[in-house]
Amino acid sequence: MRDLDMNQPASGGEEEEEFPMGSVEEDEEERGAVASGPHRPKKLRLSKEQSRLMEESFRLHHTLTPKQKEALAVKLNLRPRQVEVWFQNRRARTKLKQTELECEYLKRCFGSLTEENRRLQREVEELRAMRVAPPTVITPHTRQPLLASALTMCPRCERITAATGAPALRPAAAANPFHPRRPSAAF
DNA sequence: AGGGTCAAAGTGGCCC
DNA sequence: GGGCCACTTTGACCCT
Repeated sequence: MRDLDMNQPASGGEEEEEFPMGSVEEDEEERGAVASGPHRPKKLRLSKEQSRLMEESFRLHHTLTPKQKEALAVKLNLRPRQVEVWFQNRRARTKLKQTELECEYLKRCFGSLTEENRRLQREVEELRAMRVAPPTVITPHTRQPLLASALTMCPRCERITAATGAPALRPAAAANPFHPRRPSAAF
């Protein structure tokens, strides 16, 4: 039933028939029951073969010249207007699909950017926290945390000492065997 | 039966 | 003025 060719143009050969989708007799019978308006013909459905050929043509070119339109209409036994409408709607469907794809892509972009933004915000928070708490060191003598800013270095022996004068830390450079050693208790 | 979906076709505006 | 596009209407069909 679906593939019945109900798309024959009305007899008479005139391009713009008032009821292009069926004979006048059919319209007389069905008009009142189906159509919303008194002069609205039943809507056609292209056959599978017609749709296939239209698609084939659409793959080759998305728009038709008047000659191509005419030729396709003849080939499919449709009116040129129907071919034109089909191509218009087909272009609209293509565009809609493309827009939907772009929409999905942008949604994914938004998602990953939101995630990266969250990650960077966390990083900023961590860096801020590190700056707020001043760096401290544990002195070997008192075993208490001491502000790093309170440390000074002895210009002579290059030992790091607390501002109080007591030696606090030995820098890595102090491990240098060439660094002058304190006289040992044995000497 | 009726609600949803799809596609054919109508309409009006814009552009060349 | 014809062709195209965006938007809308409407009929056919499908599913529950």
